[in-house]
Amino acid sequence: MEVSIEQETQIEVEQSVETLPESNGLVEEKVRTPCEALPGWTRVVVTRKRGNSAGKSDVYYYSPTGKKVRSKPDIEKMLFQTDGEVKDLSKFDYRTGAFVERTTTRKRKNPTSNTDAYGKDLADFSMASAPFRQQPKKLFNGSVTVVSNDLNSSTNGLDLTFKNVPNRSGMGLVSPRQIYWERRLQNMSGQNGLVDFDVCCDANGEFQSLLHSIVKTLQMERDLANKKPQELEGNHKKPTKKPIRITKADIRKQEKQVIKARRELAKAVAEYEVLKYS
Amino acid sequence: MEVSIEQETQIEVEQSVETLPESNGLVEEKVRTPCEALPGWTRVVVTRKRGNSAGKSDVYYYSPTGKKVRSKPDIEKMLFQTDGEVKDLSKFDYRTGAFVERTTTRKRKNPTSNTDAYGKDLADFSMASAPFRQQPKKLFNGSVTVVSNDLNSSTNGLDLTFKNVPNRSGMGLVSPRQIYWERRLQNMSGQNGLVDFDVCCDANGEFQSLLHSIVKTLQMERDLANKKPQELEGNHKKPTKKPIRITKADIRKQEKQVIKARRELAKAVAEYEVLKYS
DNA sequence: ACATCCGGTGA
DNA sequence: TCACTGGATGT
Repeated sequence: MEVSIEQETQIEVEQSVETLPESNGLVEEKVRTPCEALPGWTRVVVTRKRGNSAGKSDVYYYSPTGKKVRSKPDIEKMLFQTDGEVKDLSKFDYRTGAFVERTTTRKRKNPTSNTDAYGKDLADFSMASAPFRQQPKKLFNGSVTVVSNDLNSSTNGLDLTFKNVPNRSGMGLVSPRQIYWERRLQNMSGQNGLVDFDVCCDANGEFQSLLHSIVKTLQMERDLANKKPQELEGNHKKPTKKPIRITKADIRKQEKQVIKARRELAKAVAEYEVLKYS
Repeated sequence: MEVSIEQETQIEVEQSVETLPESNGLVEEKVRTPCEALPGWTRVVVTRKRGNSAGKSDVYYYSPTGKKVRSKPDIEKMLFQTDGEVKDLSKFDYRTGAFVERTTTRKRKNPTSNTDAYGKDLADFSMASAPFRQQPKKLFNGSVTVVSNDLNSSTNGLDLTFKNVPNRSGMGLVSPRQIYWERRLQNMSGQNGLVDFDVCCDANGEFQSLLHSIVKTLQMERDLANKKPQELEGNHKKPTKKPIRITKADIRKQEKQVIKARRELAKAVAEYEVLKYS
């Protein structure tokens, strides 16, 4: 097989391909054979021809990069190490293709003014209030039905068209992307966003509280479930989980807090009114 | 660079190297670049051209064997795994170049005098009463309470304890498997239905029940939704699910609230502006 | 909000 | 099969 390679970016496997000495009777040997068990690796068997150990055979391996290896420990090193360091992909940055610098995760000295308080909230996963994040489709497989007599109203499903978003190459092209908030904010009405719960405060306060509790609980449990075992440090046995108990008292307590908050808000608004006309 | 290769065993990396169109400004992309950090690996950056995510860029890697890889976890797998098994060179026979056979720990036909009863226990994972093997999270996230006095009713087909599981060489060995349910079921009446709801009995019983029912149901539905089709053996169609019904009226109600809220916000903002400059 | 990962899809 | 995108999920 004759192959010409023009790419400089070609990894240099060929450099280590030895041109074999003329064949002897044992042509079978000395041939690089792919090693089934180690994808990318090849191996060659060589028989010693002279000396005390004549007749004995040695096996050499060639790594995917073409490096010759003479022993199992060497293979091991090649497999698990890069530059003497044991391979630890946790420090490998996929996007840049390099291992991360020794970023001494230094904390900022001034954890002061957060101009990005909003982003920070997001970083907190904003799980506080009802299901904000869009739910996975699967959850709604055929289980959401919109009962409608009004056949005129068009948008039953998600309107995924449109969007003028400048792309990353800086060109002001029309290129929609995965945009969550934009979508949320553009059509708040009658669509996904509102399929959630109506967290308004009215006479049904109690029921609302209940709903919210449920939602919250499910969210938390889901997150827990997604955590891997190792991450659940110290909990080798499952923590005892009791069924949720919410007493009337609890609810009342919550309500009181809400009421209080409302009152304060009202006060603030009132003061604002005063200010406005003064 | 021109190189001739004579070995057939040469791995074909070159075949997948694309010849590039003449360079534009963005030569960086679509070029297979050797990844410094991972000897033998190359990487390429591709920018999405259409769709919602246009402008976003993806990075793909190519393993030393030329296999395309799309994520860090994938790289990890390639680096450390062979055939789904984590690489364990202790079982790699250097001379033959293969992994040692799966020494089929076949049981003696006459499990008579057990000098190794202890070992057998271990093989059965008999951690007797002690903390069971960690349970799959999702199933037990919630509170599962069994309400039953009937210990007689037999295990309903879920006894997986000893199964004829053919191993890879095709021989049907009897090997202990999943002793989980057995254990569960021994202490249960085995009714699936009982894995359901925990009916709390107290003054608030009704309320508790309601609450818990809702939560549990939601959990189950969620879990069901997460299962892949194949896992739903026998249940090719999902169990009857009552669709959530949302009427136009509901939507309109929601809309009104949003609109109202928006109007008020706009008003407030406007007034604020005025105030600010007055 | 944005990064990452991986399933789905169509050629 | 494979390039490419959608969109679920992590952070």
